[in-house]
Amino acid sequence: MTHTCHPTGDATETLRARHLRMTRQRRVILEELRRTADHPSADELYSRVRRRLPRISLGTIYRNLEVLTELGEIQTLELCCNLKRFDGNAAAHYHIRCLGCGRVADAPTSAHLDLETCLPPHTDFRITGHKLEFVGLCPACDNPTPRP
Amino acid sequence: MTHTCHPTGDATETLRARHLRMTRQRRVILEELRRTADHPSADELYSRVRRRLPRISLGTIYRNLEVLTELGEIQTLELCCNLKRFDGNAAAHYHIRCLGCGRVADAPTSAHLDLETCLPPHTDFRITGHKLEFVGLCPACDNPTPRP
DNA sequence: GTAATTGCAAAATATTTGCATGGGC
DNA sequence: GCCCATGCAAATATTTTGCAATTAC
Repeated sequence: MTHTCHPTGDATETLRARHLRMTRQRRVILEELRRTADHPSADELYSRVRRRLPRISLGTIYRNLEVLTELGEIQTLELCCNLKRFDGNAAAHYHIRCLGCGRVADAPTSAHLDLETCLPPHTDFRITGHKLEFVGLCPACDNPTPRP
Repeated sequence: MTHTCHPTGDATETLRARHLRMTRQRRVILEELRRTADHPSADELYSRVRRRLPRISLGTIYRNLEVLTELGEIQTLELCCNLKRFDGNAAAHYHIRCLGCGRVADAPTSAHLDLETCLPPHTDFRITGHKLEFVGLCPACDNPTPRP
């Protein structure tokens, strides 16, 4: 799965349709998120955005991440522990988390499986989807360089 | 998958092997967690345990949930949002979360699939496992009773 | 001009930790 | 008696929110 970097202009249209506005803050947040594939937390993104907009507040980061997720421009990863992470690529794909350093990377499969059908669980819920995250070790944590 | 309610005596042996002790607080926490299948949060469990041990502190709840998870007596569910939930059944099985009310239920499958093999993702990580959670609607949220 | 958005600060939520005291073995 | 565990309170971490000022359209 290629990480298609949508220009933020696409988002402008989506926003306009909902009577929302493309502010400078919103544009920079989206640009910084789409520039990287490392799934930053809100605080990490805040640091990066602040290099370009030093007066931006963390509240603005959170508010925009929520709006952009609702609009389907980005996705919010909640499969983890206490810290949400964000992905500038809103297309469905899986992720893998390193047990050593906590890093999150894309782990796309050839197909997004219909697990709720092919792995029918025993439940009285009506199943509408699933969340899947792989766990493992990233190359650096798997082969640590010995300290001299 | 039947929720086998291990007596807490089993845990006592596990604790002893690590030079840890079966305190009254630890026993009640474990009993309350194994008595239910509703995967309470730390705070919900705190409420229940407090009925029997009114002077217990929330810190004790958290410390014991961590110890019991490390010992493999319970499991901590972190696939969700901001709130960890705990399961008195430490055996591998999947869960389902209701999109309406947030309730978490067991959703065991006939087999715990080897997803990391049968759904090989494109990644340079060494995959060791996966976390899978189903999402859907519980019977109550799927067929809401209309208000009079 | 109007309404969405921001910055700031305070609040809310969830969890962890320091430390003197208590209790299991 | 030793040392693990607890209660209490304060600290930490993450996210949300109220509100007056600002800005996109």
